[in-house]
Amino acid sequence: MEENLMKIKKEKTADSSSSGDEESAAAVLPKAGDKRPYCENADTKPSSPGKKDLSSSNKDDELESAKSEMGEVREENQRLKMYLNRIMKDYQKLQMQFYDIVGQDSKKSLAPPNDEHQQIEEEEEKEPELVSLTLGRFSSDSKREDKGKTSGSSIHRKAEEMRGNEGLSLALDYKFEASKSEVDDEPLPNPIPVNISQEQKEEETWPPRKVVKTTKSGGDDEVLQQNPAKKARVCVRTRCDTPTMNDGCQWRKYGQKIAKGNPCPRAYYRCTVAPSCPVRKQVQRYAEDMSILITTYEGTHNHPLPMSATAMASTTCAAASMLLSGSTSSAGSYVPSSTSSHPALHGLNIYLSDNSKPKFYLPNTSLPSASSHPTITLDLTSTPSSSSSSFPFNRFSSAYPTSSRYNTSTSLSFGSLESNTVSWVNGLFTYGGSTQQQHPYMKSHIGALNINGRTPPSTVENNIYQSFMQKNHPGHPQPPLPDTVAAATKAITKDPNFQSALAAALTSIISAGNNGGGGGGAQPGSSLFLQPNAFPFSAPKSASTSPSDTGNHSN
DNA sequence: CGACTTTGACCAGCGC
DNA sequence: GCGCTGGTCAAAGTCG
Repeated sequence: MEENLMKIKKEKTADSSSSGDEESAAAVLPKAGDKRPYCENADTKPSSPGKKDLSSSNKDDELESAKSEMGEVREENQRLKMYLNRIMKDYQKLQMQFYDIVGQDSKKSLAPPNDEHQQIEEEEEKEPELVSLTLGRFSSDSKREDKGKTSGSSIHRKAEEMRGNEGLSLALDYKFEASKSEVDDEPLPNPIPVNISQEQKEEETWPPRKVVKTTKSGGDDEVLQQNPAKKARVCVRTRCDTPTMNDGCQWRKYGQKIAKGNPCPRAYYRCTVAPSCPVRKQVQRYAEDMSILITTYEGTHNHPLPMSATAMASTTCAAASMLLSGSTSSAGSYVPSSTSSHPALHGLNIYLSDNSKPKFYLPNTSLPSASSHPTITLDLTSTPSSSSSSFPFNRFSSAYPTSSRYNTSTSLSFGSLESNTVSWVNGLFTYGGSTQQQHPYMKSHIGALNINGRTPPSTVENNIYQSFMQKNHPGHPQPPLPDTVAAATKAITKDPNFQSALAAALTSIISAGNNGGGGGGAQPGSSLFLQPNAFPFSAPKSASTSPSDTGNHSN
């Protein structure tokens, strides 16, 4: 009896494991902007085999033409080099200006919310331009800069170069008019390279860097089906006093373990809304700060969800989609998910490629092994120094597993959560007291965001950029103006524009990804407001509560 | 009695 | 191959 069961088990696992690798051999897309073929042509042109009867004059002509061609190419290379240098200088300048502006805004950020909203709206009117919401990592390989020499006249081209070559970028590029062609569109680049070093992520204990393939029901996961071996995970870190945060879904605990390096047990839950739902979640306290609850979601709901659960489901699914849309891209290419994987995104582009070599990894002190799952982390915890921030998101990071033990991660930082009420409105966090009236600004803008794939103006870009700077340069020998950065963080995290942008992105993704019955419930092009308590982190429902903190299950 | 939690056992992946 | 570790299973216990 038991042997039979074991046989069945093994067959199941064999099936699930064998069904996944077919997608991995995707066609390699041509790299955009790769200029080397041009040179190669010039190099290979002189060789014309099998033409011995050519007259010497013909040969000379050929030689001359080849030489002239090479000369042209050299000149072109020189021009491009100069151009690249100029762009870099401009970029530096803009960066400095950005710091200045953000520093000023941080002073204004002490103003009451109403003024803030007004201010934001004014800014939006002033800057009806494209916004890039970029979450990504890129190769810092300097060779790429040479490779990135194109005749383009904008930083964006460079960004595309970087995306196309080897970086992992997770970008939500906003275009004011999403009707432009997807190839020649010019989402403002800002593909800030993200190289998170160990010391930058000192608080990262979750997600585990080594997570073996878990679910045997991976075939149910429609969204993630493309690459079951790399099931994306969404890690949510919150300050929560309760054993588990209430995400509106119904969970059943099926296991608990003591993970290495963390005295707090890790609890395993699976969704019980539908019997076949593949969604799992893991809940664990952060070892160094027990008030921080780390919840990791895996999989996509294959059933309708209660309204209160759609928020988190949308978030996780969207984040997973973002990761996986990139993960399914082949090496050396990038997939603009907005057009390929998530048509509903329109102007929102998600770039993801995992073909880069790992440039950094999660310094997971308590979980030393490498994760086999791409992971996005939503850090909703607060840092005491930024307590004045009124925006709940503190960090949004993605950790992407690579072939080695190194992980890559990018992050967006959001503000403080603490004891404030946080709600999730159609993939949109609201924050503060009663959320029904919390962010009229956001409410009035979400619809447009969802419909058009629009995000508010360039503050989004600034936000991302800021968080990148925050994340990527703490260990830098010369951190970019720490005070300014801190002030900028405050200012940026107060900006609901970013919420809206992120919400729009996630909502759009989930709308596209969940059309086949996902957990989102968000409709493309429509604005759906959830109940204000859709995302309370403080009061878990009965089904999802578990005294996981006191558990002692171990092996 | 059904749903859920607890918990020891088991399995698979990975590093050495 | 072995040990470690994360993840899952499933029987037993608990609760409403």
